[in-house]
Amino acid sequence: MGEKSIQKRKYILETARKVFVEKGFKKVTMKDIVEACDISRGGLYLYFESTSQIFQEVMKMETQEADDLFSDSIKEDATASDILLLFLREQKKELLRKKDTLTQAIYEFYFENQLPKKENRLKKQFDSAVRIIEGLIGAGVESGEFYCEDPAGCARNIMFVLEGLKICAQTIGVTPEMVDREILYLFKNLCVEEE
Amino acid sequence: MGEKSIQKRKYILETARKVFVEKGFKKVTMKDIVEACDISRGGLYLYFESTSQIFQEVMKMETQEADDLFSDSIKEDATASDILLLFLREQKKELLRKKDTLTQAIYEFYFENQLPKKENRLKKQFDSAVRIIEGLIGAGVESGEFYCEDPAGCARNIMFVLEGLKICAQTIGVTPEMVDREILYLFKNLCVEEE
DNA sequence: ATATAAAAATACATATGTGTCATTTTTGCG
DNA sequence: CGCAAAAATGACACATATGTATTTTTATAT
Repeated sequence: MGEKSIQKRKYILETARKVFVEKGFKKVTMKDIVEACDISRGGLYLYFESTSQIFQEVMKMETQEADDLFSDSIKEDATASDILLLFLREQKKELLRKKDTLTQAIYEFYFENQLPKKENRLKKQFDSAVRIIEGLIGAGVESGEFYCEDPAGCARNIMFVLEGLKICAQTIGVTPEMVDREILYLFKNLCVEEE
Repeated sequence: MGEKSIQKRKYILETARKVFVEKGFKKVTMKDIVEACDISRGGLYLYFESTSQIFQEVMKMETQEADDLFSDSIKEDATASDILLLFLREQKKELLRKKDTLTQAIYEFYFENQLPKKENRLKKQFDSAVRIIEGLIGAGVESGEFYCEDPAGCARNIMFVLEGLKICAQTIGVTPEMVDREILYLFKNLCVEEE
């Protein structure tokens, strides 16, 4: 496959992403993608064989970009609470950006495909985030910024709250205020009480 | 519409429920329901006009049964922490009962239909649960069982965690141990510290 | 028993989707 | 330029879904 084909592949994936953002996963057909890309039926089948395959490649693309989630903030000599707050704020931004996310499509995809743990990208990301947050809380406790008896439990709790907010954002809707209060609540619970 | 028709209507809804449990929402067709009910195409259209309509009626049926969620436990003269624990245990049971729930279908339905607040059953249920939990926590604080400065925030937090667990159960999978720990964590945070 | 209306089944017209394949177009290179 | 390989096209055969119009069955009152 030549350089040009690689370009076209990428173009298709980027265009398909928009379609998935728009329509979720289950409703998207090869036809939809063909039309969005303005190519021919046969042309698409030359590159991909199903919406499922395309979606998985789109997710792969997406993940590669998102993998350095914390890396920027961790590099600097910021405090644990700085980093955690930054992370929570990032999550908030993501949460409120209802349009232009694959969230819905990703959920739908995983509803349909109960992948084994090893292939479950979502699970890997969740677990990795929990571990990072746990480390962060641990560091914060060390430095006296946080008080927490169970960093692992707390980290999981934070992630479940974020997941809860995410699904609520997609179904019942959440306001920026709701997200703010929730994030503040999470953070406040960690901080050493001033009283 | 005669008594017989009412019976048949009910039969269709109950059978359709099974189909939705099995396949979620988006994938279900009128044909699927026709076949599950072992009736004819035209026959089904005599009673319902779309899968969307059928699903909404199934949800209505479901909600009517679930509406007295707390009522049983509240009647008795149990303590706040008793009631809260009972509720959390109920939720746990529900969470682990992966098969035979409409959870997935409900999410899918709401992905597709961004209903206005007033018609959003899910939102109503969420808000109502938050209010009940808030009251419960308030009562627990009064009676000295709980310590909590922000019952409303805490109640919302509990609900977001439960939603997070629910979506995780459908996508990345949760073990009974995970749910247990999470529930314990929620509860422990509320209880007056013994130290 | 039979006429009648209600209920149910079937067949049909239409629409949309899939995957393939013979054909055409484009591209790169001697 | 000219031609072989690569890329792309669009029509085809097939499958599945929808909603309706017509026919058949069933139940009931006389």
